[in-house]
Order: sequence, then structure tokens, then C-alpha cells
Amino acid sequence: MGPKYSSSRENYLKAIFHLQEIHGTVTTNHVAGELQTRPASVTDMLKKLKAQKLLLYEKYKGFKLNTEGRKVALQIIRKHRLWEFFLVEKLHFRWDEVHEIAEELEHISSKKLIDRLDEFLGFPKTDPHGDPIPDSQGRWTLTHQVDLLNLPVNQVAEVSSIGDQSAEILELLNHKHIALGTRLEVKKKFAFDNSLEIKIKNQSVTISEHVAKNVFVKYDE
Amino acid sequence: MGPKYSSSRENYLKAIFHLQEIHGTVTTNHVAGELQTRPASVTDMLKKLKAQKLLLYEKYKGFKLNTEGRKVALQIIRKHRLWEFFLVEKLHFRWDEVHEIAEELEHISSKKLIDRLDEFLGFPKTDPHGDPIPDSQGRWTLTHQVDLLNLPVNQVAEVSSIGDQSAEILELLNHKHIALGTRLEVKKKFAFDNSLEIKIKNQSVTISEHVAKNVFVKYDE
DNA sequence: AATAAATTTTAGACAAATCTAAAAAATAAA
DNA sequence: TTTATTTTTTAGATTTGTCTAAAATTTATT
Repeated sequence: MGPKYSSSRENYLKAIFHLQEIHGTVTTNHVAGELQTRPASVTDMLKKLKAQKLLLYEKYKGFKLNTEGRKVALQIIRKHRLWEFFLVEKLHFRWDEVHEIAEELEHISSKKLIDRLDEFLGFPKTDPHGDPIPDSQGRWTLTHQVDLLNLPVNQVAEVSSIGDQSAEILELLNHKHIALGTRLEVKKKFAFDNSLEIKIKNQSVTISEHVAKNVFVKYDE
Repeated sequence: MGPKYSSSRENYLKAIFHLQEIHGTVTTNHVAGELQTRPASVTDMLKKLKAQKLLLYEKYKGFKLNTEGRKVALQIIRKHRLWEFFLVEKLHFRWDEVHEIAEELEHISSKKLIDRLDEFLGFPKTDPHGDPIPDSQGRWTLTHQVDLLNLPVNQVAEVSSIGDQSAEILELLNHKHIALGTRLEVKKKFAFDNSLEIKIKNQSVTISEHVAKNVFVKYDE
């Protein structure tokens, strides 16, 4: 087993990981904002994380996780997202109410527990918000989730959710054999009215801009 | 939502609850032994729990939980046992490896989570060790788990587990229509060879001491 | 009942994580 | 390029939970 880190340390690692994904390098104020704490507290923790060899940090110069820090952060993210999946799939929570609970569950330390949970859930690739779940080695498949208008031409993708849940759109999609999980591909985009020609099970179908905006798909890359 | 207590406070409440179930009143040394800590630390915590109105405590005089303290303790025990049940039933852990993990999980605060988990598990009455699980109001059915030799005469009970898992005993039990969940009642005990006459589905069956020792039953009271 | 032994509590210290207020450094503006 | 502003760090304090060593109290023993 690797060493254990306090919940607080884990929260810092996770926050720094997310911020460096977006901005490349991270600042004290960013972290303070993210964690609802004071810059001075962040500095205190940075020193501890550096002493533990999880962080590359020189004072006044910004900082980022090193390989080990990234590894630890990814395991916490894995736990967070697996628990979110569990809460939605098995305990029927809504996707918008699981974050807070997962913030607590992600600090449970047993690696065996999380690997068993992963198996129990069928090794899901993304959490209920569509974010990728790292595997037990910290790898993930980078999944893009976009609406049909933004799907690159000739990129095979899978329908992941429908924006508008009205009976009308569902009837239309049903008629065109588009459902959750359907694999499809955009073959042509018409600039005139933003309509699309898509290929589903070797058949060509035309979709209006209005419909395309409401069909979300995901694809790996 | 009731106020939240730290993991440490919750551990003290749980330990005191268990000790007062056994001994009626609780001492500083007992708690220190149970929690692997020092008597001085226990005294420190007793003052805090008293200040929070969870504990009846006069120094040098022993102590016990008040109504509120018992209520909180029972909710922690509920969480611990439900998580143990989950780990064994759903994640296929062995019953002897779940305690440590449940010690962490029991401190997750969401009441909604635990009530959903309870429902997901089918409102189990006992954990994998046979201990009763309090319901969301903190009530439990006091369930006794004993082997057949120790089941009081005329007490209806249900077969809960089999000690020896050999093919031989299973064949014998199968022949006599005794399986997990079977409801039965001891009608007579023979002192000569400790054999028993039991009633199953209105039929009389005789069981040797050797078999009776390996059949565990539970009953409410 | 007086003394010895065990238990419990107090006093004072420490580590982790946080805070406020002030100082130091970096960045932006004049 | 000085000066002003913002950001970051330090210094010192606070809270929670723990500890050791010594003092207070209770219980057991002679």
C-alpha cells in the first residue's frame, strides 16, 4: 500500500490537478479560490506537499504536481467518479446531487474496496457527468462529449444523452432509430441551414440544426 | 440535519455505547482499552461530550450516554453494519475482512445516502456477523443467534448459517429439509445423548448433537 | 483505619490544519 | 523606471485531538 494522506492533503492534490489541466501552471490564489480557503493556508500546505515530494514548487514562482503527485490525484479522482456512478446507477440519486457525497467517499482509503466497486459497476468509463474514470493504473480514455453540431465529420460516436426531453423530439428520434447508445457518424454538414447528413447502421438520415443541438454524443480519441 | 460530529467523537460514542451495553456503566480505562488510546485522552474527550450534552458524566464517578448520545451512537452503528452488509453481499468481501473498511465508511455523514443504501440492500435486519442493524429511527429487533443446542425449547427460529460446510452434513440437512431460512422449533431435548426432536413444517425430526452444533439459527425477542 | 495500589484527572506540551495581520516579492501602471 | 497594486509568504495565534508526567481521588489491602 502507498502511504496515506489526510483528506485535506488529498483535496489540495485534486484541486491542483484540475487547475493545472486547465491552466498548465497553478497559483496560490487559484487554489485558495477553488478550496474556499485563504492564500496563507495554501502556502502552508504547499510546503508540506513539497516536503512529501508530491509537488514541484519554488516560492513566488508557481507550482505543479510531479509524477507521484499526479498519480495520487488520479486515484482520488477515480474514487470520486466511481462513487458518483454508484450513487446514480445503484442508489438512484440524481446526477446533480451526488458531488457533495462523493467528496466524502473519495477519501476512503481501501484500494481493494475501490477495485471491487469498479468491478461491481461493470468497469464504467465515464461518471454521470460524462467525465472519464481513470482505471486502477491511473489511465483513462479521453472521451469527448459534444452535441451533434460539434461532432467532427467522419468521427464515429455514440449517443449519450438528449437535451430536450419533450415527447415530440423523442418521437422524431425514435422514428429515425436514434436512441441512447446508438452509434452514428456525421457524413456531411450543410452550411445553408446547418442541417446534417448522418450515417446510422449503414443508412443515411438528415437531421435539422434544432434536433442536432439536442443530441449529445461521446467519442474516444 | 442534526449537527455533525468528528470521526473521533463518533468513535468515542460508539465505544461507550458498546461498553455500557455490556457493563451498564463505563470507565475511563475501559474506553482507553477499546480505542487504543490513553486514559488522559479519554478524560479530555469526556469533557467535550458532556459539554455537547451527549454524556452523563461526573468526574471520578463513571459515565454513560444520555438519550441524545445513544441516538447518535445508534446511527453510527447502523451505518457501520449496513456498509458491512453491502461489502459482503454486493462486493463479495469475506465477513472477516469488512470491519476495518466499515470503520471508515461509518463516518460518511449523508443520512439520505444511508437510507438509500438500506433500501438498495433490501432493509437487512442483521449484518454479516449476525448483529442487528438499527432502522432509520434507531430501533432494532433484538435478534439472538445461537446453535440449535442453545435454542430454547418451543422458541420458533430460522436457520441462518451452517458451521461445517462439508458435503456430508449438507446432504443430511437436505434430506431432513433443513436449509437456510427454514423455520423450526425444538420440541424436546434428550439429556442422554444431547439429541433433539425438532418440528419443521409440522413434521417431527430427530437431530444428533453433532449436527445440532453446526446449525445456527436466529430468533427475535 | 491507615496505608498501598490502581484509577482518573490536571497541567502543560505537541502536531496538523487553519486563520489574521504584516512583510516580502512580483507585476502593473504612471 | 519609479511608484502603486496585487500576489505570495512569514510570523504568530487558534482549534482539535493527542500525549507524558504529576497530582488527586477512589479502591483494595493489611
